[in-house]
Amino acid sequence: MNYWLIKSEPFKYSWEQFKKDKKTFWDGVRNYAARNNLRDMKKGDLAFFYHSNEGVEIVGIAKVVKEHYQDPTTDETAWFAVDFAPYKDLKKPVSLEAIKKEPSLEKMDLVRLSRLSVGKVTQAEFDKICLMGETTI
DNA sequence: GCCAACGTTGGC
DNA sequence: GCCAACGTTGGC
Repeated sequence: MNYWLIKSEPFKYSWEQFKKDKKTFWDGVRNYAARNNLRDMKKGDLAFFYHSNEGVEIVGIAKVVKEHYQDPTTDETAWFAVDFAPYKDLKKPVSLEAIKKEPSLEKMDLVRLSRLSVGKVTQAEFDKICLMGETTI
């Protein structure tokens, strides 16, 4: 089991919309580091859903329901899409500010590589954020 | 709206 | 294969 973090601007695609849709596919990634993370996701893996620009906080947890396949928005075979379903709301959203204040989380991809749209999350980081979000899996 | 960080591109 | 220029992302 691996853990991830996916970013979305709520303006484009929010957690609320995601819950309504019940399922979405993550496409349009055009960055090799993010692409590699998509490629490494396995069915059943969990990913934090992060709102960038507005909110700037982790609002929920999504689950990988379909592993990577050819990104339907391009003919280039280099790019992948992954399907997610909503898994759980965070009882309390965890803000970037709170994450930055927490020494055990300062090495997160989210903090170090702020521009990366799909980042890795370690087991320890995952547990810690669930705790901060008052959410149990 | 500004700016820092970083990835990508292209000239040499 | 280096590196400057440029574009994009995202926090503030």
